[in-house]
Amino acid sequence: MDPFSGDLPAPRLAPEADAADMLARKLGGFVDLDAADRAALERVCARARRYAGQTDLLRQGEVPDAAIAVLRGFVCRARHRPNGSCQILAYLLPGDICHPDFTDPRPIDHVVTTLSACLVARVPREVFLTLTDRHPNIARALRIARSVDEAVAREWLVSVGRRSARERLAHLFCELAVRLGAVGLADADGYELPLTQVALSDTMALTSVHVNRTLREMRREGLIELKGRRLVILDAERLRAVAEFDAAYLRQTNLLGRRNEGG
Amino acid sequence: MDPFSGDLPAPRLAPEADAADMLARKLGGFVDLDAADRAALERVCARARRYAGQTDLLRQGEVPDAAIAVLRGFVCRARHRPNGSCQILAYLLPGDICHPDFTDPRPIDHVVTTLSACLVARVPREVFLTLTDRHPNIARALRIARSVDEAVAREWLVSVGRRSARERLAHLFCELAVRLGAVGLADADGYELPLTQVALSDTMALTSVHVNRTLREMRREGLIELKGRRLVILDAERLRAVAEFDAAYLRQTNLLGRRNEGG
DNA sequence: CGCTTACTTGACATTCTTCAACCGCAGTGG
DNA sequence: CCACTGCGGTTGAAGAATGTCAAGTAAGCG
Repeated sequence: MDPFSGDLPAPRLAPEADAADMLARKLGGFVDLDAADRAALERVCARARRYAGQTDLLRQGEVPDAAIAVLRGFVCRARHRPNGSCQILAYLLPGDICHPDFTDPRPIDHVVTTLSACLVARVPREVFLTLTDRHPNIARALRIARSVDEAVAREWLVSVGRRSARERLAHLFCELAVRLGAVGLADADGYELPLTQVALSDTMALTSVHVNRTLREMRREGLIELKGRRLVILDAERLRAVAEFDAAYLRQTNLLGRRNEGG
Repeated sequence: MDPFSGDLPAPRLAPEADAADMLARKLGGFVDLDAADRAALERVCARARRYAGQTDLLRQGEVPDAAIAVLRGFVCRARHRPNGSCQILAYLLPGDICHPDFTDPRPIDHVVTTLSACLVARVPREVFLTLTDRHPNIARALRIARSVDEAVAREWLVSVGRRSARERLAHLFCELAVRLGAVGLADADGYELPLTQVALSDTMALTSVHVNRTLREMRREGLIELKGRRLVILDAERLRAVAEFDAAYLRQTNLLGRRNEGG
């Protein structure tokens, strides 16, 4: 039994499952969506396009004129420093929507980049505003999602600031287990993690060399295994203990809604 | 000329100035506020209460039922780890308002604590919702303020993750110069900084010993001086260069509104 | 099959932490 | 008035975690 999913079994879905309902899966974890909400979200997904890894979706200094909905693959917000070092600021996973406050005219201070091959829907400002205007459930879910994103960012700051390399990676792997599990992209064993060690190091503020050594150590301890592009969690309980991980900050509040999704 | 204030001279106001218009000063930097907006904000301030340093305003696990407006002193969001270490997640400065999304029922994952003696107004949920409902300018300003808070958090993640101790402190001092300047609490020389070295270390993820040594070094270089509870910026240009500081992410977009405030 | 990218490992360097001691000052109570 | 106490700051010596540099291996891909 996957110890990250709380009381409910995660819906077992192949990663290749149709990406069109990713948004509904994610937002449905926060609020009850009706048929019209779901249909509207699927219409948004019809705009989806494929992008290769390492593709900029938003560049620094741009004033964004569209929301970005991720349907497949890993996207990130990142900051590049003049000296070449890079800090990843957030992951946008399938189901996540990057929606700037369109009333704020300031250009963004970071880039939004694909970390792997992705399926992404750009939702023009007007379409997005219409969507949230006509679908208060969706608007409310997006507000909650934003709070969760902020909580994740706080957790990353704690990790980068105060946790050891081992703890950081363990915490990140726990976080991803829950977030991916919430949209059906994780199973009891682990999940697809299409990230290079360099990306992991830019995320948790380490060097790729040190990430490599730390992963080796964690593998040796029987905590995890990361090969190919799949993370296998060998001892979830211990991993969670190492990370001091408490999923409360990520918890889907609308468990009922998720249960109904299967039927 | 204070190089942090951009084109406009910062309003020179004594720190003892009446705290009642702090909210208007801060929010007026984002949008134009009319007389009714300002009056409503001052009414909120009438609730203000004094708190000693190291006082918890919100405890971890609570579901907040009030917004928190800071009128004087430094407040922070912080996370305490089981092992005793602590990471400060954000500063709430005079004019800042901590307003949870009241539709989100999850308990908060961190504490909100005063770092110094403070003047703080708690604004009950209903009062707050009425305020934003009746004053769309204020609601819009709060949305922008939240985006700025997120940008600050991103910047802290970059600092903690990728900048050296010197760079971190330099960047923090630059950030505070701009944020405090925006509400009239900084002058060309520097500003009141009522923080211990321990608080600085918990902010920038260092030890207080290392903060001490780094400050000594920065003093020796003629960058800054921190004594009593006042930070003196000796060489703003160089400080900014050390920090790679670009104030764009903090910029008050409503410069016109700020200029009018003086008259 | 050769190229490129990611991963792996070793030796060494550096930044920052830990531990411990001491100073100075402000408040406090006898 | 003065000893006592506690907190914040300061400094030194030693150590641990992580970074840097460099080289080599494995694996995917045209």
